[in-house]
Amino acid sequence: MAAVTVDPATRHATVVERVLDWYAVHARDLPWRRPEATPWQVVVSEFMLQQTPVERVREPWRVWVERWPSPAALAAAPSGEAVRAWGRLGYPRRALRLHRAAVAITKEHDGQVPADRETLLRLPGIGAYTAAAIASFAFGRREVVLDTNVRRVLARVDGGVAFPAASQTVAEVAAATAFVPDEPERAARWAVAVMELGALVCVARSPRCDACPVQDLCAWRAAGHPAWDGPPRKGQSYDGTDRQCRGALLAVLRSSDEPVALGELAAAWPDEAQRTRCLASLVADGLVVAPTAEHVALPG
DNA sequence: GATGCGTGGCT
DNA sequence: TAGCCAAGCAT
Repeated sequence: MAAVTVDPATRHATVVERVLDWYAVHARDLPWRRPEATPWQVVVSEFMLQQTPVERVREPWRVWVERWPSPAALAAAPSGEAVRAWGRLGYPRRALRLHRAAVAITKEHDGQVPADRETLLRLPGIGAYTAAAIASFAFGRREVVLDTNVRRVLARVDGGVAFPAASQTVAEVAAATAFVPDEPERAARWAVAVMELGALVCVARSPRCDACPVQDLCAWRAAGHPAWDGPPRKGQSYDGTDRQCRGALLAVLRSSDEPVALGELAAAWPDEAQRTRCLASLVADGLVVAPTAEHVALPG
């Protein structure tokens, strides 16, 4: 097999070349990827895409960036409006963090989204992945953009296993870095392209290996697609959890333009002990305020 | 490092 | 059907 006898650098370059060619043909047309997309629009997309599928983000993103076209515009709005506009995207603390990031960008960065990964990392709601993604997608920087899609693709193509480890290791980052082209513009295209491959072809459940541009270079395929033999991935339960309760309570507040009487919340979640606990946690998070002893609302 | 945090589509 | 999974972050 020629593929296994070539040197690693050539192999990496071949994988990159193939994935870039595939992306040029198969990339989805996502508005935040268009050339005219602003850094702020990229920031909004990245917050919304944290743990939320692309197709559910499209419409809320469109409405959001039209309403708040700059960090300053969002910073000037009440945080509760950000939470309301978040709608049913899930994990509403992200809306609050995005609002806080907008305030920080407005106050500390002259209203301009920072281009530097280290600076981005200091903003609320921006971790290692999002900082690298914004620097790469919005500013064309050379970054190691390692999200769940890329981790899975590299686990298979490079590592020969079905899934990446639960937690990211130094070795994994080093392995990913070896694929990143030197030239920033090409590196940025690689980042978005390999992520797209993971989202459309090298998916978690039923990968479409026959449509994969690097199927002949894939270590997992060469090994016969061995099943995942690592520790079972922890499934997230939901029914009856505080997360479901918080979601139900917040849904009531989003739908009301006025403070809601505590009694009204009982209809949304009958279990009083859990309701009280979750309401307190929502207040602690800053997602809810209590204007009177008997009423709650989204923050003004 | 493990856990908590929403929501909905897919198999 | 009942999990599994989705461009993670903060604590």
